[in-house]
Amino acid sequence: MKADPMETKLKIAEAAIALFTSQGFKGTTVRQIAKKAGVNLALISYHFGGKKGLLEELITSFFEGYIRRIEIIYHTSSSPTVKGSFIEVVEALLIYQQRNLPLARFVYREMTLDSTLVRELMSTYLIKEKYFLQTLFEKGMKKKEFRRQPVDFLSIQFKDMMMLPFLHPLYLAEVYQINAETETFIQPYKKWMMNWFDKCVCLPERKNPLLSAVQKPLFGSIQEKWGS
Amino acid sequence: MKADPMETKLKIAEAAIALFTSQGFKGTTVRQIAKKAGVNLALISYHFGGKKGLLEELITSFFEGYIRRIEIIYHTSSSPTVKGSFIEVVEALLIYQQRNLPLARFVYREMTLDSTLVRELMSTYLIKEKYFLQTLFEKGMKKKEFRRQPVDFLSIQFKDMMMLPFLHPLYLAEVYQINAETETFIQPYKKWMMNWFDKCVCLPERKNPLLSAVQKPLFGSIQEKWGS
DNA sequence: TATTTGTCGAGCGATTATTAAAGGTTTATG
DNA sequence: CATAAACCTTTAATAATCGCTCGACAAATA
Repeated sequence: MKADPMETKLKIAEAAIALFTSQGFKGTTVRQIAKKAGVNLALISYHFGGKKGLLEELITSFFEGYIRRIEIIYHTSSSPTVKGSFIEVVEALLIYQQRNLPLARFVYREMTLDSTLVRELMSTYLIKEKYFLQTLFEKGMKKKEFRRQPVDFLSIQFKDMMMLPFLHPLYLAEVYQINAETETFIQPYKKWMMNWFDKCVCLPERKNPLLSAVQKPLFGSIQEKWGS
Repeated sequence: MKADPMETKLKIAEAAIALFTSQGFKGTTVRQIAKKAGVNLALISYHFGGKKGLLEELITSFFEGYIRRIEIIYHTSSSPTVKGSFIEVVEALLIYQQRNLPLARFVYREMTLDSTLVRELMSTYLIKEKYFLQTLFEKGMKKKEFRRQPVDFLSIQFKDMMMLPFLHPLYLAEVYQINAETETFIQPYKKWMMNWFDKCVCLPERKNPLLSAVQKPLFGSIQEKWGS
């Protein structure tokens, strides 16, 4: 009897993700993967070129999808404001990570190790991510949408907040009874993130004429420049 | 020849921390530890009761020191404001984690796994940490020092920001050329954290009479209530 | 001297990832 | 429909490595 090859490969990948996530890569044996996937042991080496190849394929596919989602928004966002683009990024990445929660968790954990693989992944994907985020932040600052401030810590914290619930789901569950897997999680967390965004990234809004009056001298001098 | 037993134990611990940090617990062998420490293999079992015992002793000692530092400030802080207590906590924990950077890094990574040990550590130490943080936040809200808001995400984010540079030092170094080990790191990062604290935790200050005037109607109506 | 404590080398038993060889199944081609 | 090629699966075996323990020996302690 012969099963669908893609199905076999998928079953192996799914079993591996589940085991890597809870036990770590080194803490998982190919026998466990084969047993959980219900396939023969040797198929792992056959399909993925060994345990290491399986790991690399999983991580790479995760980052490919991750970066692509940022890239698409970066190039095709129709939002008039930079903040709007950020909202799109937050939404897309939260959904992507939640849909691949176990994968995300073990990828992020593996990225805290020292290895040539990790360094390669950083220079391939995370450098790109940094570029997209920082460029967006700088664009918002130039448009006077965001407060002027160094972008390093800003994008680091942004990325960290995006990563938090998916790297520490067990902590959230055990200590705070917050389940990052449920669909009801995304909305409040997104709200929380955008609250941070408004307060720490954006310039304070000046709806109230009294408030804007306070800062008017500054803008006045700039507008004079434009007028000349 | 017989060396000082404590020195041997320390050498093993130091070697283990370094190796666990870069390769992970499961990715490190007792032979590597013994070789790096320059001691015999059997001494690891002799002093720590095996590889697992070594792990548990390292993690426990880290959390003991971690919690103690919060606890001391919580019970003896002489600061008149709650924000002042938070500043003390931030300072103490940043220094503690930096001084034990490799240990912190591998402890935090290990805490993302599923194991009975991890669950025990969470219910022993992280529940306590949650209690201290949330109580402080609530105290600040009652004193009208902090803005009223749910404390869950607040303390989660606070803890996460405290943890960030020590869980991802390689990421900071490779992608941002930020070295979390240097002494010059703590100050700007602390500043960054307190900036977040002011904007997202504290109530907005009302030094400017024009600014406070804007919000007066709201407070006026409340004061009327009090007056009646 | 007798006992405890620290150190060491050797090696045990179990488990690891991987592969080679061979048989089975599907698919493409004539 | 037959045949060949490509693909999938299994069994069995391999070499390497794992954590750990044993007994001998040395040094400190009593």
